[in-house]
Amino acid sequence: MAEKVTIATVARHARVSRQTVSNVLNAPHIVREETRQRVQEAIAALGYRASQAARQMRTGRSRLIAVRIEPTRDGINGSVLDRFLHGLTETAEAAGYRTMLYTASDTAREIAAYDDLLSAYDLDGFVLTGTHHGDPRTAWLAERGVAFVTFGRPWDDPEAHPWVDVDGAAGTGRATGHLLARGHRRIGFLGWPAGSGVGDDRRAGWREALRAAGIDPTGLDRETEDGIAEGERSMRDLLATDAPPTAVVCASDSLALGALQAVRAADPPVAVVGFDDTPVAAAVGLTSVSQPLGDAAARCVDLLTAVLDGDQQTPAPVLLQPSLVLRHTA
Amino acid sequence: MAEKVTIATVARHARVSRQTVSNVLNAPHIVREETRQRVQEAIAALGYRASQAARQMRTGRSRLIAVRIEPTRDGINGSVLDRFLHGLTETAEAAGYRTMLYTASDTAREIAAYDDLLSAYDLDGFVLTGTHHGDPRTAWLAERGVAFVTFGRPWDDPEAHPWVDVDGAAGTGRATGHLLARGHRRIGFLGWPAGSGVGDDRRAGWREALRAAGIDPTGLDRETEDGIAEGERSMRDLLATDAPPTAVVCASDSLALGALQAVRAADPPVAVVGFDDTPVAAAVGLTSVSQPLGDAAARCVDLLTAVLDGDQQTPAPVLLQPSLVLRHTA
DNA sequence: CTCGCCGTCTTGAACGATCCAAATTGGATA
DNA sequence: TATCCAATTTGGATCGTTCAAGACGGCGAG
Repeated sequence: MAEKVTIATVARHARVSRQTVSNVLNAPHIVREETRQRVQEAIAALGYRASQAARQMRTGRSRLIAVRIEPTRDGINGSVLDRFLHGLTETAEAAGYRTMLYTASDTAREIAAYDDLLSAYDLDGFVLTGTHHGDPRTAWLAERGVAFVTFGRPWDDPEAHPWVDVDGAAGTGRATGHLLARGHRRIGFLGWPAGSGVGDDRRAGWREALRAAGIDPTGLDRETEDGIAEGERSMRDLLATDAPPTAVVCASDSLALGALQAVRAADPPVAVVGFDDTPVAAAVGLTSVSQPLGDAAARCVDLLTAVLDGDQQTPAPVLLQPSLVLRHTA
Repeated sequence: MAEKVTIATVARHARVSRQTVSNVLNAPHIVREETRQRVQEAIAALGYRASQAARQMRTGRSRLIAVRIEPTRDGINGSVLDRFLHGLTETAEAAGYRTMLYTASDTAREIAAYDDLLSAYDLDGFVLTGTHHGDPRTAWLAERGVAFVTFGRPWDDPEAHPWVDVDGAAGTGRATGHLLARGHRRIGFLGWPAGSGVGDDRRAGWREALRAAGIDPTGLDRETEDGIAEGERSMRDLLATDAPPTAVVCASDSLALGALQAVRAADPPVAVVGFDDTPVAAAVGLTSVSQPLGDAAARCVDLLTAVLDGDQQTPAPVLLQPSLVLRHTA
């Protein structure tokens, strides 16, 4: 077992003081080039690595960011978080930060988790996913001056804090545009009940695209909770109207999957487009709107590190564009 | 902004020494009940939380465990890791540990990551997933006396280190048994090329179940890489033989999905069973072998904390039983 | 020539917890 | 009352790093 190598070991080996070694690591420009090299060689030779615990105790910073891992609800959207997490971890590592996970079954517990993580582990920042109207979490964090970024817009005040989001309206708009280009006129929409920022945004994209094409969207959409069974039911409902749609855009792949069940035997076939490009969509050949999750995660880290590494003003938010992945359902 | 509350603040408030506060937290039995309560009240009143950094510096332990987050390969198996991670984080929190993520694109980099995590963050332990024959990672960790558990058996020496696994052979055996009970006799198997512990295990379960029923499995299985297209190809190959199977068990949901494509129009229908019970399986109604991932994660944490909290001898490995989730493909 | 300044490097103290050895307490015993 | 022992409690040292302040030599300006 090798002896533990500390900054003092390196200092002795390079015949300088502890502080000089510290400076080489944290403020290289104030050290003479020759000395710097000597110290660097000693570091490499001894395989020295700064103890985060000691550094953290002195500076109060941990180089740790936290992100919540949610229980996968219906399972289909699980892989979204998965890809996001991977991107986040990878980009954070490149920026010298590590990623810590936590769970929380409701908002109150989540805030308690913040408190614990901050006071026990001195976390530097948080990445929140899935914000909603009047989210108490962002208020709590902002009040205490904790650095954080949300993946998802603050639906109340776009200037409230740094955020990264994917332009859902553009996504459904693009999907609708694609269907229009294929000659569809009566294009339906299956979405969630009004009130969720994300859901309203996606619905708006579809509505505006239809309006722009001179089509009245009235009566062509349905509101329902997320889920395959719910999607199927709403789609049947839509098909039973006087002027049933010949194509439908959905707010999620779950709904789209349900819609697919409902139109299975339809002739001529009804086109279906989902949202999120989950593995399920890929497996069943469902055309879907794909979010650039890797990019989104990377931008989250960028914003967070910008705040942490001293930028005073909150960095500009980032709105990414989704793309339409064409498969054989539309 | 509230003042930082340290162990000294609590000590002053409860009119005891710092060490007594420390004892209340770490060795309550040596403190008089009355004193203990007074200190506990002070802790609660002040909202004190021990600084992990300071504790870690003194004790060398961080109460942190690390797990690798993999890039989701074909996407379908992504959610497996997802559910596992959630269970891991939740159980670890209950045991007073936090979970840290890291990425690594190959084994050499992964070992470099261990080195970094250990020397910079003083990680207490690792959870490895997906072990294979002659895995250099376990050797590296064992050599340095680092605590770790694998989710997946050590295929070379079952006593090498603590592990948790799901009995894949029992899973495919159960699936085969179910098909036999439904009257199928020629039951095929789609699996991966020989050499992977997991794959060989799953194939063996099917083979033994057939043998036990007095059926010769020869010629009824195929070896292929994982993937939907690969599954479809292998299934067509199997159907083109003199005595095509009337049912097939697959080593993964990806292969099963491919098989489903291949037998779509078959009459009488060919039964298909997948493995892993992924969201895709649920979505398309594929009968599949389900792994108790939450349990597995919890047991991983149990074993790891047992090692960390002083148990000298390596705790007994855990082999969990999968279950068959019946849907309409079998 | 002296002063002050700059660039470079060094020394002592501090972060907040635990370990260790020593001191105090209270009660039982001589 | 003095003594001893066990149960509690205490104070100082320590982990490895960075901060703050100071030391040193050389150089240009006054």
